[in-house]
Amino acid sequence: MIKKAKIPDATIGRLSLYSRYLIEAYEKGVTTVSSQSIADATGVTPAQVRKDLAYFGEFGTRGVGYNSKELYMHIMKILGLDKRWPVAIIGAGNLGRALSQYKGFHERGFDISCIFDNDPKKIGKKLSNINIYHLDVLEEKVKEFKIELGIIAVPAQAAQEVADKLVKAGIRGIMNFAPINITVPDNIVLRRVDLSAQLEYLTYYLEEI
Amino acid sequence: MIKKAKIPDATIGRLSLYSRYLIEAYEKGVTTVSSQSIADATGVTPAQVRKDLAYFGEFGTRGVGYNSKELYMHIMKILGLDKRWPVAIIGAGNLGRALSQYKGFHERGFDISCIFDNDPKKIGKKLSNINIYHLDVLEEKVKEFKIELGIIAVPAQAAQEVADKLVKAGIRGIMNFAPINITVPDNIVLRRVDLSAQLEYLTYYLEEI
DNA sequence: TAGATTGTTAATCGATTAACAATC
DNA sequence: TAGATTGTTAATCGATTAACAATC
Repeated sequence: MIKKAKIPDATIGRLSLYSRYLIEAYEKGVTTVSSQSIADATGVTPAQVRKDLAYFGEFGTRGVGYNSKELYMHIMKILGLDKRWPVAIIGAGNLGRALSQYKGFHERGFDISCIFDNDPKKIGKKLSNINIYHLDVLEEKVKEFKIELGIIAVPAQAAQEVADKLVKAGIRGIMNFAPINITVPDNIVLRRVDLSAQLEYLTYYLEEI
Repeated sequence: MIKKAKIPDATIGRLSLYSRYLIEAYEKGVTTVSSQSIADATGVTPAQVRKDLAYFGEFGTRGVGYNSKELYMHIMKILGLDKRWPVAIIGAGNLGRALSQYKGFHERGFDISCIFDNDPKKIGKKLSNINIYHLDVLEEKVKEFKIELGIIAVPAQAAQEVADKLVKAGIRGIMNFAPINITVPDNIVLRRVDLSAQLEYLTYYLEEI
């Protein structure tokens, strides 16, 4: 996987969190925020906030704080969210359909351009204006819609094959929801999201209390 | 949040991963596995595998390896997955509906017992045999179904209120899909899953390459 | 026994936090 | 100026990895 040097993975996740607080603060009319207020809102330490930001530049004014709108814009730029991203979802099952309609993606700059499946019954149908295509036309549609991101929402046994096809079609980033480890070339960015594993953190901590 | 001493959070996530490989290996007839083979299958180092397991006991035989079935059972016990867990989903929107039908939960021991919403149009309906109830009867149903886990799939602005209700109803663990930090008492286990943030890791790494 | 692999210790690496000079 | 808050360094903390004795 491609990695920018020395910046902890967790920092990226926190930047995302900070940005959500910042836009909320700005919309409420709060123009200046401090590392302390960001920390309070997001559940981290003020030192952590300043350290996270320091990886990318100097965005504040000593003695004053940060301009909420400006810092928001800086973070969005850092996260690559200063543009919109067309996204393909592979798998028109329950999960794929839900993700295609999840508003949270759209709000942050992601547009689900199309959904792919290999079930003839589903091909040609639409999900809230998003077309479902056969996997055979993946490469063609990826080019047509300039898609760089793919979401794998197929069963585990099909995930690696789908990943290979995404890579072949020219996709650069993959979010994998299938409960299996897939492998991709070094120049492809991969992220696995295991919904059940998230619940398993809860059950782990709930046992033996 | 409740934490067992000294065990890294990441270890729990990896145990979940190991267990998936182990059951697959067992079902293929592979009775003995090594830390090396587990590592290869899950993308970690063999030392990491052994260290993760060592937090909980001695499960292998020196010179031989681990019995796949036995180690699987041990890990499932550690994760609290040696029993089934009734789960409530709050929010019958796109995400809530998809999660309620997501097979990955059922496979790992989670049963979605009921869905809650406050939209009168949705109350009384069913989603693949799961009833949708009004939030007003949350406490009653939590007791009836012995529910200990709740999944919040409502918009951000409603999330804290829903969390408070879940706690009041006696729920012990919460998975929050709303893009906001909610607060809960110390004895409640909370996990936030931000789907958009996962995509934002991809866009971060894809920028500036 | 020789070869293999675990369980564990010590070394290394990396992330977080505390502290404070810089400066508004 | 006095008070506040950043940006950054050094100290601390915690997780991962390497190495190896134990032992099958």
